[in-house]
Amino acid sequence: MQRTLKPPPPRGATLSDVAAAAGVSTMTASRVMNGRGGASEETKARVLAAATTLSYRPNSFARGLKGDRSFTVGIVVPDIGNPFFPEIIKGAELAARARGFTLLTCNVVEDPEREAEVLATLLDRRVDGVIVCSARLEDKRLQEAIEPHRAAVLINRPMSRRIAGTIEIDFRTGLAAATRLLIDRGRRRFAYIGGLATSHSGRMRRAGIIDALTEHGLELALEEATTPNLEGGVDAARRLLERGTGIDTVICYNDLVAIGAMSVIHERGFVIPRDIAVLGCDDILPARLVNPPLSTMHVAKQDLGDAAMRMLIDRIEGRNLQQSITIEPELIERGTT
Amino acid sequence: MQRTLKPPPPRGATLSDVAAAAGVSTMTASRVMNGRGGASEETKARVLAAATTLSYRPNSFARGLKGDRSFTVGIVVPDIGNPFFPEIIKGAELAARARGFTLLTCNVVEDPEREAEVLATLLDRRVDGVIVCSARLEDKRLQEAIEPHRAAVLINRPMSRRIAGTIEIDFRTGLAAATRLLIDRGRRRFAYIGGLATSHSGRMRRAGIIDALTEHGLELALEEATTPNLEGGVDAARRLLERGTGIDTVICYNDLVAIGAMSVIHERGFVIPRDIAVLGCDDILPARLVNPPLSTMHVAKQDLGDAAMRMLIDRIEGRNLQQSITIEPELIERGTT
DNA sequence: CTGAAAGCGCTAACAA
DNA sequence: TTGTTAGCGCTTTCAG
Repeated sequence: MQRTLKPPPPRGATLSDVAAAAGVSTMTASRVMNGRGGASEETKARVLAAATTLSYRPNSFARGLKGDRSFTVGIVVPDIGNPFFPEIIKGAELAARARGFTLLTCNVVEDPEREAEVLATLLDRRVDGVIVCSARLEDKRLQEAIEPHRAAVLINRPMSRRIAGTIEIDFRTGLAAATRLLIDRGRRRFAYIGGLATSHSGRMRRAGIIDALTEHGLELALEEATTPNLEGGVDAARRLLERGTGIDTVICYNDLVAIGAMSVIHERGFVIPRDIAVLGCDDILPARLVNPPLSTMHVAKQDLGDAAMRMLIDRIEGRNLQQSITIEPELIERGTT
Repeated sequence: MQRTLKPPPPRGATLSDVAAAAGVSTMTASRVMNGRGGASEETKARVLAAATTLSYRPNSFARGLKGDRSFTVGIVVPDIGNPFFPEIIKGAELAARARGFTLLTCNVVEDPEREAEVLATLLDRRVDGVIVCSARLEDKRLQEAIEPHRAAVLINRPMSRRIAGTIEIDFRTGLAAATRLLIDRGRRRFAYIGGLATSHSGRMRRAGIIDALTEHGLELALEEATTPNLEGGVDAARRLLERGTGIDTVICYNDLVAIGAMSVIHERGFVIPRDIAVLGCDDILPARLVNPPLSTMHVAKQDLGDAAMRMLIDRIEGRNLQQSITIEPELIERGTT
C-alpha cells in the first residue's frame, strides 16, 4: 500500500536563514544562539531578533551528527504497566529535562531478548547514556549490551564500576529486618514468592529473609517463583496453597505479586493477617488501597529516578563521583502484618 | 564544574567503512543495506558480510538529517503516574515498534505550559508525528502547537480533521446509559466530580450525566472540579460532603478521583453503595482492588494506544483513511453501585 | 548493476 | 569580533 509520504511541513528556518536575515555569517549566528561569547551586543540582538521572527529552531539531527552528543538519554524498564516504574520514569524525566536532556522510555515487557534489542536501538539513536531498571539479561550479554554506550546506570543490578554506575535498593537488609520483626511477633512458617530466576534483586530479597530466619534457627517453609505481576501472584499463591503446609506468612517479590496472592488467600477462606500475614515490596499506589491495606517495603521511587538520572548525567559529563548508591527501603506496616 | 566530556566510545563503523571492506562504493553499500534493488547477489553478500563483521549500525542522525523521516514518534500524556496512561503507552509502543518506529514518551504533569513546550521539543527532535492524550491546552494554542507537526492524533479531544486524527472515548453516551441505570435503581441525588475545567472529555462526561438526568426531570445536585488524581478526589469529596445535601450517587471524572472520594466517604461514616453509590471512569488496575471494588466505565486502553499509533502512522505515510475513531466505554458493575 | 558528486544543518578549527 | 573552510554519515541525483 505504502502510498507516497505526506510532504513534510514547510521546513523550518535554518541557521543560515537566520544569519542571512541578520546579515551575518552562519558561524556568528551559531555562536549567538549557543550563548558562546564573542559577539557584539548589537550583532547579538540582531541575530536573536531574526531567530525570533523566523521562529528558528535548531535541528537536533544536524547537531547530533556533528557534535558527539545528542542530549538524549534512554531508560529501559521491564514493565511500564507496573506502577513502580512510571514513578521512577517521572523522577528521571524531571531530572533530565532540568538539565536539557530528552528522555527516551523503552518498555521491555519482561523479555530479555527485547532488552538487548532495545539497548541496541538506543545505541542507534545515539543516546548519550542509558538507565536500565532491573535488567533480566544474563551478566555477559548485559555487559555487551551496556558497554558500547557512553554511560550507563543500572538500577537493582550490580556491575563493574567501570561499565556502569549502580543504584541498589537494599532489600536484603530491609527484608531481614522486617522478617525479624515478624518472627518476634510469633510468625514461624514463612513462604517467599520470588520473581523471575533471572532477577538479581529477587535473589537479594530471598537472601534477606533467609538471613533473619537462620538467625532464629528457622527455615523457609515454601517457595515459588513467578512473573512479577498480578497474575503471577495469583498463580504462585495457588500453587503455594496447594502445597499448603500451614504457612503463616507470605513475603512477596513486589506489591503486585502480593496483591495477587492476597486475592487467592481470601478466596481460600484464610483471614489476613490473622491466619496468614502478607508483605510486599515497592509501595505502589494500589498497596494502600487493597483490603486490608498491604504492609510493604517503601521505596522513594521518584527520588530513585532522580538520583539515577543525575548519576547518569554525571557519568556522561565525565564526573564519575558517585559510582554507586544504596537506598534503604523502609517497612511500612499497614493491615497485612 | 562541567568537566571534560567523557570521550565517546570508539565510533562504530560507518557505511564507508563497510563499503571499503567490501570493496564497493558507499552508494552500493547503502543500497544493499536498505534492501533497495539493484545489486548483484554476489556484491550484496559481500556487503552484508562486511556489515556483520564490522557490526555496522546506521547512524540515525545522518539519516534523519538527509531524508525527511526520523522514524520516531512522540506521545504526550498528562500524568504518567495515572495507570491509565502507561497502558495506552504500552499499546502505542508495541504498535510503533512493529512498524519500525521508536516512541518518545513525554509526561506533562497536568501543566498546559509544559504541553506546549514538549510539543516544541518534539518538533526539534524531528519526530514524524505525535499522539497527544487529553490535551489541556486551549484550542488556539493547541492548534498552533500541533500544526507544525507532519502528523498528529489526538486522544479525547476534537480537532479539525486536516490537522489531526482523533480518537474519542464516548463517555457521553456511556455515562448517560450508566446514569439511566442508576436512576432506574432509585438513585436520585447525583453529584459529579469533574476534572480540570480545561478538559474536553470532562465536559463530555458531565453532558452524558445531564442528558440522562434531564430525561427523568432530574438535576445534578452538586458538582466539584479537581485535578484528576487521588488527592484531587479526596479534596473534592471533602468539599462535596461539606456542602452535603444528601446526595446518593457520586460520579467521578476518573478512577483515581473516585478512589480518593471513596476514602473520604468511608471516613465520614457513609456506607458504599448503600448510602452513596460511586462510579469511576477508565477501569485502571486499582479499581478492582479497592473495597468495595469500584464500578467503572471500562476502556480498552492498550487497544486505544494501538489504534492511535496505527492512525498516526497512516497519516504520516499519507494514508488518511481513518480520520476519527470513537470507542465505546463499557459499564463494569462491581461493588460501588 | 555501480559509482561520483553534492548537500542535509550544524559546529570546530582556523584565519582575518 | 567575525568569517571561511571542512566535514559529521548518509542518501539523492545523475552518469557511467
